Amino acid sequence: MLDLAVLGLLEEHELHGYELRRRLRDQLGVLANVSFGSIYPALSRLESSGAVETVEPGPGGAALAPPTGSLSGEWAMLRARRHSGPRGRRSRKVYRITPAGKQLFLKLLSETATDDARSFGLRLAFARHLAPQARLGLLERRRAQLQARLAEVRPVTDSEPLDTYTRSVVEHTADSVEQDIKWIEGLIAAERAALTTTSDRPYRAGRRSTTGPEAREGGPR
Amino acid sequence: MLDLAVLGLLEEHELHGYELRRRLRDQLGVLANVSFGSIYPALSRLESSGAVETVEPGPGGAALAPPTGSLSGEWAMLRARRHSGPRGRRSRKVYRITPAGKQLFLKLLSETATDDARSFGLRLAFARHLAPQARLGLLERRRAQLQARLAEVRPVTDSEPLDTYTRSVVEHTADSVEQDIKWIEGLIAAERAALTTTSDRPYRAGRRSTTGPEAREGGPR
DNA sequence: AGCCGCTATATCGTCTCGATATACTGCTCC
DNA sequence: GGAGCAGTATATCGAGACGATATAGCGGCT
Repeated sequence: MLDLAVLGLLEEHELHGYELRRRLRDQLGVLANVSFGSIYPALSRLESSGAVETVEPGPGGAALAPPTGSLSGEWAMLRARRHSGPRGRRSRKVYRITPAGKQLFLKLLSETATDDARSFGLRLAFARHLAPQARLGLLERRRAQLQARLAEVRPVTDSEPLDTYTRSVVEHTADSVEQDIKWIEGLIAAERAALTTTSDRPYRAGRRSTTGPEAREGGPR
Repeated sequence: MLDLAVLGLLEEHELHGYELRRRLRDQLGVLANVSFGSIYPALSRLESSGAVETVEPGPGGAALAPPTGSLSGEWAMLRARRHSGPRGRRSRKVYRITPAGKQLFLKLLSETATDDARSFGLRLAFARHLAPQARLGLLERRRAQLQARLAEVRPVTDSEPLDTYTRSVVEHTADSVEQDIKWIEGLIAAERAALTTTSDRPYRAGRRSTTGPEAREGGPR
């Protein structure tokens, strides 16, 4: 699951582990709290499978993360000094996605089951890489899952005699699932609208957006 | 985390793995989806550490899960046949909590950090085993965590330019967190009310609720 | 007669997590 | 002015959770 997340972020910029984690935390609300104990192994894994490669900070200095250049000494190549942006740091390994990685990314994105909230949220966050009907499929599968979940929990809520606290937890869980369903339904509606009105537009959209299918109902945030 | 869940359920009834899983799924809305690949190892772990023991289906037949008795043959002792309730099944191992287990349960319940939604939900579901002020502490810690989380996510939401889908995910996550905070705050209010009005009553309380503040007072479980 | 589906337990490999160690830099505070 | 703390950065390890899979008995359906 982390593989997908890492590849998705690397799809846009080349990044190093620490920054990757930061973005995972606040750019992708779901799966905050990914630990370094997950990220670094994931990166090694992806590197040894050829989906990702480290960026050599050679002359010309790469775009985002690497140092501004002008290094000397035999191991200085691995050091980042006097960095333009943020403050002092240790040597970094900047990763870049490879063509094989891009392929793997698309495969992971479409293929795997839409299990839990985390992996669904992740997939949705990268949904712009999906064809419109695949996107719709993703949303509808998720809705079905949530409805099934609700059907499973609801009966319990108002039949079995539960302890107050337990009951409160179950009820709140059910409410959250209902919220989620409404959200998904809004997205589905927007998606369908976009599908019918502009049936031939290329789906990359790209660019920032605000675009979307008139961004799911109401105003900002 | 599963240890706590298992002990908590075993605190009420003796149960076997399969049933344990069922209850985990629909009695504790959070952490549905616990797999058998987690439960059985957890039970073995707990058994070998003496927190739990298997119930021998001796004469007199135990209460809930074990067979009704009348077995023969040398290994028939491990078989459940002609069970009164549900239909045919395979041999079961029914587990019971030990005094050491009860102690461990209380330790796990109060001690560990209130990290994620899962483990918080779990702790709250068993909150009746906690003293009122410990309960309040649990709720307040959780609230603080959620608020911190929100403060972390919110700024991102309305500053950085994100892709539509990504943005939607982040916003929905933030909304969910807000919901959660409201829920917790309701619980805190109710808890405080119970604490001030009936400062000496035993803290078992119980009773259904229709949730929310007020709620929680009335009669037996 | 064969097969499906449900109850039930068990194991295996892979992934994730949390704790911990290491390294370097810049800032604050005494 | 230098000691120590806080922040940036990578890495490893053990423990636990998950998903897939195997096994097994039983009942019912066709």
